[in-house]
Amino acid sequence: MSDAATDLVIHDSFSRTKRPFVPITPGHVGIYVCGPTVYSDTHLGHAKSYVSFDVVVRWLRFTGLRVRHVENITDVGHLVDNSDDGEDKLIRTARLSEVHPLELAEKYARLFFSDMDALGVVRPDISPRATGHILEQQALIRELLARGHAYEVNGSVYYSVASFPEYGRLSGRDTEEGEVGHRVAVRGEKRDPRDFALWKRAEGGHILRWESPWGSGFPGWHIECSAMSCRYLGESFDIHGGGLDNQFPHHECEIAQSRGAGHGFANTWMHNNLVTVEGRKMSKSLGNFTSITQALEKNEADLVRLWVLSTHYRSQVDYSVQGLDALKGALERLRAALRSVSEAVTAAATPAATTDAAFLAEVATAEAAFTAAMNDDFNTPLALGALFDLARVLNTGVARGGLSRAALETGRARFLALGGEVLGVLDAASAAPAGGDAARYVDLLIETRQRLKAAKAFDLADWLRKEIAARGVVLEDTASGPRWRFNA
RNA sequence: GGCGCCAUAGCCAAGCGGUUAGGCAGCGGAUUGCAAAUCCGUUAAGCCCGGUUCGACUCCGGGUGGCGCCUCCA
Repeated sequence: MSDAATDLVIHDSFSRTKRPFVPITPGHVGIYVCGPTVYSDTHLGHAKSYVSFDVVVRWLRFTGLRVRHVENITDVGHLVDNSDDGEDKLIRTARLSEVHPLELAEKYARLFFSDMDALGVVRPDISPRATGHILEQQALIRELLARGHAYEVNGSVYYSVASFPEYGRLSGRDTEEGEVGHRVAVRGEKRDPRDFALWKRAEGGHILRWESPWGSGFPGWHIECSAMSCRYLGESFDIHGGGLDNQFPHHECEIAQSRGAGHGFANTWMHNNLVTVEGRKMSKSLGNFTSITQALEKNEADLVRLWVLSTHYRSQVDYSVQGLDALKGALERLRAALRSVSEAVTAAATPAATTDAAFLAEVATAEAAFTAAMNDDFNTPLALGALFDLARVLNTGVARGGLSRAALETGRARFLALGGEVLGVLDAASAAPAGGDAARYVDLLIETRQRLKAAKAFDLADWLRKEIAARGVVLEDTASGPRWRFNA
């Protein structure tokens, strides 16, 4: 093992095995994640994919690696269907609403970023747009023509799949003897039905078009990712990620293009599984399509993240009311522990205590379990188990008392590092006391109840607690006095 | 039709050839004026049929069931 070796093991979709992760350049990671085609609302599938890869990137950075995360914005639409009639999704949608295709792309790109921000997804370092990289795409196409992997017909350029024997290996399919013309309409221009477009001739009304050596046209579905990953990460880079639904044909074509051009391309392929809603595939036709905006109206962002991370990224995750409800309790448990330890830090005695060592050892054990889980192909469900173990360690330590401020602060910091910095489901603000205009009135009600208790007027005190609870205020009496918060 | 994934307790979800996953829910106890939160204990599992093994939830084979991809989709 070279000195570039890490403790991390990643499941590589291409070899279908878990392999030790060894960065090409020690200490650095280049990762390319397939971004969205910006032509409609962001949905739960995006949430699953981009929260998953967000945690991948966060973990890589947490372990000390320097990461460059590139994620494209596809603003040249993919073809609407396989009949190659040349109309792409962006143009079709734009024509229907009578706006320029790039107006539409801009609108949905902004929505994508705002939704991802709301989910706490750290923005990619570079978000290259397909329309901004036409020259790079043309250059790659020229290279493929020169190497005999592509051919031009009537102003369009197609990739010759027969020239690349590895085609189909990523997705595990044998394309040698596909049923010609059954599911895939054969267009006269293609020499082989498996061939796919690198460059398309623009027909009369096509708005998005660029001049090229082959005439006026626009790039094919897949070439942008090959061109842009190369530009920003180099001919060979560490990780390529994306949704399982992109494995074929998109990623298969990317491999054919990049390797056909002589590039090493991605060392490791990661594919996240898909989202179901109430047990069924999420799709517009089934009517269970859920946008991120809709999901965030009903659930806090932390809860949506927890939902994604409670299942392994390579497993399907089901979005259901029942499932989300169960996670609310789990999230509250984590927050309660954070609040509890945060208050204890403030109240704790400063000098080192004899019980510190045992406490810190338990903290370290939980963190080690967390680390082992994440290093095993980003096993977030298992890591969450360790995080809950850590919550228990903190709760127990606080309840027993006698710990030094430094020890408690360490426990709190490790908890926030794992649950916050790495998983993004916890933050210091969620442990902060409730504020806002209503807070001082609530404080008054709490103080009133304290006085009723002091006067042994327990029936009135209980009544008051019930009343404010009905108005969304959760009240807890602790050893150090009452604590309250608004119920989310 | 081709390819792939999964079947774990009431629900969600991991690891592991023999040793407590974890969360939600339930039950008992501690604590509390009563609660809440917390802690301790506890209930509860491995779709079916074979095989390998001293021993299988964990490996192999065969069933059955569910899901997904194969068409734009994360």
